[in-house]
Amino acid sequence: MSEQYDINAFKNPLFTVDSVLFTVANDTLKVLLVKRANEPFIGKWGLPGGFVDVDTHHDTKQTALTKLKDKTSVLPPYLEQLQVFSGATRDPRGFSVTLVYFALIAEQGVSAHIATVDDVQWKEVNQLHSLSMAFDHEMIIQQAKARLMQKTLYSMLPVYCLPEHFTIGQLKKCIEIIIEKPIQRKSLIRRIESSNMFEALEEKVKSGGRLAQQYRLKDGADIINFERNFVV
Amino acid sequence: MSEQYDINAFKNPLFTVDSVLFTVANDTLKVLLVKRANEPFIGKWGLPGGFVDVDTHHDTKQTALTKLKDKTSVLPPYLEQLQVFSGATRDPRGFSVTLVYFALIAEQGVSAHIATVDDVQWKEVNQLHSLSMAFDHEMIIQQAKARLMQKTLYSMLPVYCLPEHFTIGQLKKCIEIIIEKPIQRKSLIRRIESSNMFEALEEKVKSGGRLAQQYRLKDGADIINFERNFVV
DNA sequence: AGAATAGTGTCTGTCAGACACTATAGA
DNA sequence: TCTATAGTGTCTGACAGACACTATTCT
Repeated sequence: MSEQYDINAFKNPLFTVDSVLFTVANDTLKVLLVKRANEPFIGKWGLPGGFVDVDTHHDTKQTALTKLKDKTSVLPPYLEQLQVFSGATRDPRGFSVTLVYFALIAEQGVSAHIATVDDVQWKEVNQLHSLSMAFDHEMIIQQAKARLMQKTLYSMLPVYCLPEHFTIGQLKKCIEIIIEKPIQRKSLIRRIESSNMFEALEEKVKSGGRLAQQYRLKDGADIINFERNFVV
Repeated sequence: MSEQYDINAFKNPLFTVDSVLFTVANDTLKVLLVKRANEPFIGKWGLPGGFVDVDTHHDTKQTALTKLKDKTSVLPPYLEQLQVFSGATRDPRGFSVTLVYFALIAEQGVSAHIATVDDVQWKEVNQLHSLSMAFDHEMIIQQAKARLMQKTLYSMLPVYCLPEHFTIGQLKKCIEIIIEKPIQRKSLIRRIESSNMFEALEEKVKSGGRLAQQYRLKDGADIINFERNFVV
């Protein structure tokens, strides 16, 4: 039986926690990248993350949030596990295991902060290939994007890429950027109403035409899953 | 920056790989458990798994499969990542990270093997509470069950709990045991036909009434996801 | 014949797509 | 008035649920 009490009986794999933080800005899907200050892949762009501090962190989620806060100065409103990526050859230092989280945030609060540093940037997800990224991080981001696209077909997840107050037009555009296809405004309205997740605000807002109704996620509202996908 | 080249600069968390292997037998959902031979929780039932062997394993999937093969003598036809469970207090030895896989198999081949040993058994998922299991493994199994139930609403995953050749009646029963609700036979037939994943076999088989058509997964067929859930 | 299971035909209900139509703000 | 965007009304289409009906096998 392989589970020994002696904690050092086995060579442990290298374990890290990384995050794929997405936002939607300038009509494109963007991901937060960090220029690596250490080997391996020093100077290349990679995902924000690092080692668990086993003395102060409660769990790996805290690790992910801590590393993201280091880079952005704020905590993302949505964070879930994506997947573990592992292998004997994906890190030159040896067998490595990376737990990847997948997070969403509105661009507004973050961009002010990262404008002050030069090792953290939003990069367009569809333009990563020209970057030659660290490790297998480009592949990881593509997997995260696929998950985001899929979830967007049956949930309102993209609201976390918008400011707290948003209009149907903004949400529609955000969804269309993520799934790379147009949806019917009417279908979105039906979902907003039937989900019961949102509340309409008093004030309406300018939009280039008729004033638009603003909405916000109700306090404590869960993201519900619809039983059908958008089928565009 | 926290990523140092020196592999020993940080205390690594304890990293293990465990699997939740489900099957459907005797009209209930069962999970494969192992009686622990070592501390901690020696003598308690827990999930099959253990440490990665970084010198011989290619990745963590191989770790999961190797440990399962040790216990069952066969490889499960379906295996996917469930989730990582981590924390400073879930293992008395210190901060631990467990990558949990979620697997399905037909009972037939496994039971012959595990009948010869007394530290591996199928246990009913709905009866685990009386066992007082190791670690947080009972909670992990409930999460895996929830994922299996959810996926069963929009995919044909439960075919992996059946032998290679199966009838619609068997699949229907298997699905109903997993989701704990009846479904319409007609709805299942529509899915079998529209998915194009299965082929009808020549020979029909006795079933207590009219002979039943047998099906099998086509070679290399992917499990497709339907765009609507069963809505029972 | 009767019970049991397999399989079909077909109507209803729900919700997404499509798209015309109305409403309202700014230039 | 013209354009742009917001929002409504309503028809169609896809597919799940419901359930009656037929088919086939065994006792």
